[in-house]
Amino acid sequence: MGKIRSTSLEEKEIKRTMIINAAFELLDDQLDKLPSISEVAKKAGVAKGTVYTYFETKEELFLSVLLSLFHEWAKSFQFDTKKVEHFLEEFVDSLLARPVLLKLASKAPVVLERNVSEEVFLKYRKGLAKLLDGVAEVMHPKFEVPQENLRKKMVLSYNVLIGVWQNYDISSDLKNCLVANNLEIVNIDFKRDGLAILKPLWGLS
Amino acid sequence: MGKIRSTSLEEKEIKRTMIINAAFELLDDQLDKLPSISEVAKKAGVAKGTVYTYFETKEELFLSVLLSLFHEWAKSFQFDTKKVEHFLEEFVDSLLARPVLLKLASKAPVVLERNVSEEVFLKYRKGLAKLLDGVAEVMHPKFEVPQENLRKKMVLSYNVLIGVWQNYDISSDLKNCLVANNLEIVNIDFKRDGLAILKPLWGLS
Amino acid sequence: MGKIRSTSLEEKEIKRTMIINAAFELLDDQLDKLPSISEVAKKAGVAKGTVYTYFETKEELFLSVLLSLFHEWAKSFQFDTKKVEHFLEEFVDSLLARPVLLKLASKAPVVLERNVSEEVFLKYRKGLAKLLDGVAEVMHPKFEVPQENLRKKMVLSYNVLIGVWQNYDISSDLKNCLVANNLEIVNIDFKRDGLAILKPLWGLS
Amino acid sequence: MGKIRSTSLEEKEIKRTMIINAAFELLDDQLDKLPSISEVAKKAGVAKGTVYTYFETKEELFLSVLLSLFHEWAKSFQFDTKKVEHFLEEFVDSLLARPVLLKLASKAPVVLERNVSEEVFLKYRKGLAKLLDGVAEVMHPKFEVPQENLRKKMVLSYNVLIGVWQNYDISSDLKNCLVANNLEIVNIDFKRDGLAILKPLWGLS
DNA sequence: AATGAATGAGTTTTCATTCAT
DNA sequence: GATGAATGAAAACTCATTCAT
Repeated sequence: MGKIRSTSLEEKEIKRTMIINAAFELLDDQLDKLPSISEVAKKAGVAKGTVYTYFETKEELFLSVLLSLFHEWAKSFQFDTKKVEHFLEEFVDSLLARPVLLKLASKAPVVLERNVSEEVFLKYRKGLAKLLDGVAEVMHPKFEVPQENLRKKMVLSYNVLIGVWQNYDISSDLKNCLVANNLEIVNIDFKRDGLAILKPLWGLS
Repeated sequence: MGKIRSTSLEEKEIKRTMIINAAFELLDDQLDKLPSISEVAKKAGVAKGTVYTYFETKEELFLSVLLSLFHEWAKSFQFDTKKVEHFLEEFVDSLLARPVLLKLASKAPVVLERNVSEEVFLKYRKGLAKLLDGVAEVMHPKFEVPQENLRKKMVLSYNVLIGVWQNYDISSDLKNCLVANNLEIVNIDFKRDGLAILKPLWGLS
Repeated sequence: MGKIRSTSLEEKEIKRTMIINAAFELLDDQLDKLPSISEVAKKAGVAKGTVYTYFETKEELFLSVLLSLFHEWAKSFQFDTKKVEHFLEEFVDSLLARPVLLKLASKAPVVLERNVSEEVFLKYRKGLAKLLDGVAEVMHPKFEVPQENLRKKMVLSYNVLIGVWQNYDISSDLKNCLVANNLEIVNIDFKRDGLAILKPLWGLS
Repeated sequence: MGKIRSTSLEEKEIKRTMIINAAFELLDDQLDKLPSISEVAKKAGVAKGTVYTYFETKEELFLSVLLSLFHEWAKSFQFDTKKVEHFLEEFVDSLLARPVLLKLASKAPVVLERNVSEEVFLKYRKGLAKLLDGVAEVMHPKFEVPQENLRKKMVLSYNVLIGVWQNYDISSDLKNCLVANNLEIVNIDFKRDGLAILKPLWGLS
């Protein structure tokens, strides 16, 4: 119960990160529902009110979690291929490995961006744009494609994968149920179907 | 106050439809939130409990609304073109004209399919599959493409548009905010960007 | 935990009254703070949600308590004097004997009437008006004063006593403190000071 | 960021006044709710903790605001009439022109005096007594009335006006609602009704 | 003296669902 | 079949106050 005060900017940043991490872990445990602020505070070892000194609203907290996942994702990117095909695979795989990111990202426009100041909204969207731009910047010389072109494709691809994820992310019970009932056609596979859409978009057969 | 009993199957079907219509109208009025069962019952002129004799859960009700919208959508389709391009435009336009459908459809896997029996889940997915299949069946001779091929493309296209919709459906205030901040790149336009993805998928340049 | 359903209008009225009584008792125990809905529900032996099927908001509940106190007050009135002086004494004494009424009445315009529908607001004010009017109607022949005149005096007198109560209703510790510090002048006595204002208003020396 | 220490007594008094003024302005903007200490601190340009070095509790702060309003009110008084009637009008008008004073004064016994030390309570009541006494002292030779008599009348009049204010201070919407529903009788007018009570109290017809 | 991070109790209201009538 | 009274979990957010720095 001892209060630890974060006086310096640095310390505050650390505590902020602690809260974000706590939220992430909770999300990772139970993907289908945003944890309550109470749970997050408990996990982070702070009082409920403290969460609100670092984040305006619940939504801002989770948008911040998402932003931090975006940063981590960006850093993880390998930029060592000249083949678009490999690049797309990495794109898909790296997202598939980050279900929390996909989950939050698909909630972002519908849920998270609602109860948030314009400032926070912009911060998030700028982060997203910068991330996609960053990739475009590195890859365009390799692919010998105009950068602007690539930026747009990055954005579209991102949107595609969010959409595909929606329908992919159902319980394995329900997946089996689809197969058992001859409904393979509406049983989405994230990688297979994601690539099936992205490849033609990127000019691959 | 007066209780009207629906004894015949026909009468029951009518009452069921009344409830679905009431739910649709409420949704149309206020897109950003599922109406409560209370509101639906009131609008339909029945008691809350009655809704539960026709629908297992709230989720089943809205999945049924969605299914009914799918049926209406399917019927509205004009199948009088041989050009894929026209077809895709119709696809996109017809969805854009049905925001309630898009809204519910994007909620379906994440929210609606959760609290529902396997039976209801299957009924919904079968309806969706049948609808997409139906289109595929009519179009494949016109496009001179194997039907199986077309079915798959329909499913993928549907997923794409759901994804694009997610990011398109934000308040006009926020859209303006994006433009004002030079973030046009992450400002999605449903038709433009939807077609930009669908066209290559369907083999158009 | 057993649920008892109040189906008939009569039964509902009884349950409504039970909740009002529970709220009154809580108020009587602790005058300085409105009890929470949780407490009221517990005391009344119903679930929290049940309170909200009988009252729109917390404010409506307490306005209803007040209205019920007004009714009881009105009924308690003895109208057997022809002397204004006696009448005023009864007026003052009967209020002094009803601290919960005074407390709620002084909260009414400032707190209770805020979060309430116009309908509920009117119901309360009509009840108050009717009560004061009722007294005026009975007394005007006795006092040989025009009724309209009397009605107005009733309203003014009521306002006076609410004001006097405000300053009278402090803890006895604080009262002693005033006396000990030679501040008798701002130490209000409800009956003495109330009558000192009312008497001239009603034409007594 | 920069901390400015108020070492001398004078400097402290200035800072204290700054906080009181900030609280007043906030109150003037939004009469229906006491501003939070956070808001006051922000407006005064000091830290939250600083407010607590000048005032024991929130209640003391607002009691101090009230006291300062009383002082200003007393100073504003014109003592240039020998007619009680004029004096009463000035009394009523000067209060009507000070809604923040009336608001706080009516909150004083019920809310503000609660969470406050005896010392602060006394300071406030003494201030109030002195103010009313001051007026009595100046006026009694003019009115040719014993001073003690006048003091008492001042106190009673003050209480009356606080009571009248309670019921007068409702939104104009609700006022209109009363008129529209033939409830003019319970629609209080501060000046008219205040004077109707004060005049007989002061021996005017 | 001044700061502002941390606390955590406290409360209204909503609403899906049940089930006695 | 229809009703609607009853349930009670659930949760975000506020804010006066403290106290380490």
